[in-house]
Amino acid sequence: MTTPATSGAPAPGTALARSQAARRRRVLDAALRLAERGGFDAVQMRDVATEANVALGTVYRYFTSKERLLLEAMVEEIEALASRLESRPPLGATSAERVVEVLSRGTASLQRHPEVTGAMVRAFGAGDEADVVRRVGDTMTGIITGVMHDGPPTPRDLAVARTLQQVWLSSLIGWVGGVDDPPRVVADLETATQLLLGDGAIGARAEGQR
Amino acid sequence: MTTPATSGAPAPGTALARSQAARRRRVLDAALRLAERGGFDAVQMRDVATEANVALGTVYRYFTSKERLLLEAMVEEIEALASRLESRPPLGATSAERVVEVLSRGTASLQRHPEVTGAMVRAFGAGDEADVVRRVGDTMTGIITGVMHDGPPTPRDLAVARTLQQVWLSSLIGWVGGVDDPPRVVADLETATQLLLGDGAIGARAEGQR
DNA sequence: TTCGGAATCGCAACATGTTTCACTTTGGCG
DNA sequence: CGCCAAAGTGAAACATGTTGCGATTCCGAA
Repeated sequence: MTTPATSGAPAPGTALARSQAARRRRVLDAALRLAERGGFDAVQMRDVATEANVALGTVYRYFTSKERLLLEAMVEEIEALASRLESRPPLGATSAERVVEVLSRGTASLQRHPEVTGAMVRAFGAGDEADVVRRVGDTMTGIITGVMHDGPPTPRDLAVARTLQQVWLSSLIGWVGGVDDPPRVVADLETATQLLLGDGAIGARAEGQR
Repeated sequence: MTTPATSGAPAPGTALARSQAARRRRVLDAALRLAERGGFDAVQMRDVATEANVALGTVYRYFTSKERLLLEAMVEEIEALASRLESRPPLGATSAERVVEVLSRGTASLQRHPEVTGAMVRAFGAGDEADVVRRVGDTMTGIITGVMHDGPPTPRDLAVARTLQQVWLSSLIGWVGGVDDPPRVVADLETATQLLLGDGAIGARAEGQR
């Protein structure tokens, strides 16, 4: 057994480790390349293996399922986004503006490769893989709290961020499912942000009392 | 072709129509029965066909894919919930209380058959089927606005309801994906509701995150 | 350099969603 | 009543994710 990609790391500097890392990368890249044109269905495990110059069994040694493979790719994508945001932070004046900018940039970045994103989001549906899914959510939540204001986030910040992250996920799903178009996604994100930490703006304070 | 379940309805009172409706129902019931114990994977199209006393091809005549079959079942579920809510409306004093009650009741009702819900939510991931997915979302949004207050919903109400519906969907996905447990789902829904139409008292909802 | 075990490889076999096709039944209609 | 197109049937064929396994290669320790 010994899932090489996760647990039994064989000494971090050895040739083995390096060759394994390279293999893993090749597989991931192959999957991305295939997803890029053709989406979920085009990512066929046999093709991934071939394209990565690896045996089918090896693909499954690194990624226990097709869904997992795509989800791990998505994690990379999101983490790349996170680091990009770190080096070039949003400059909105208000908390709401910055959050919207972050969400938009993230969404736009994903929308640039619709098929890839579609494939990944589709993988969300499958049960299992809880840990990877959690990582995506947590990373996104972290990104959001990170731009709300400086200093550590308050409990309320966390709650807001989590809610926004949930809206974000739903929007993404709606988008790749063909239910909503990109403008709608952005609009939804703006609306939710306004509602949740609206610095004024948004319509009347019409509390639906009664 | 002529998808019998959708378009070419053959005169609404005829024997044909009745026999078709019955067949469709048998298939739907079979799917539910199988999902009930075993979830998504247990709903195997061959078994559905057998269990419904119908040929495999016939199943596909009524439902173009496994996902669609499950999604249509989910629509029924949600609509049943809607009508139940109509006959026995929530009695919370504030808008927020009523919304939380509705969301909780809905979630609880779905959680009573985890495998079924899991199967359905899993079907969400698949692209296509946009129309069915939309119907689920719209119905849920309608349910929410319905209990906010009397009179027609304001634009703001609609925005809030839509956002809540998105949070609800994300929560459901998190739940069936094993990322969040039921209490967490309820907590998230309460938090979001409070944040969105909090009748004050948002206070330190110190959610134990991570 | 040599050796043992882990990692890969190739490839066949499975499982299950989906499609196809020739044949039979059925219900509405002239 | 008798005909016909549509609906349904049964069974086989495909497509693709996943698994199993013997043969081979590679790495690192002795």
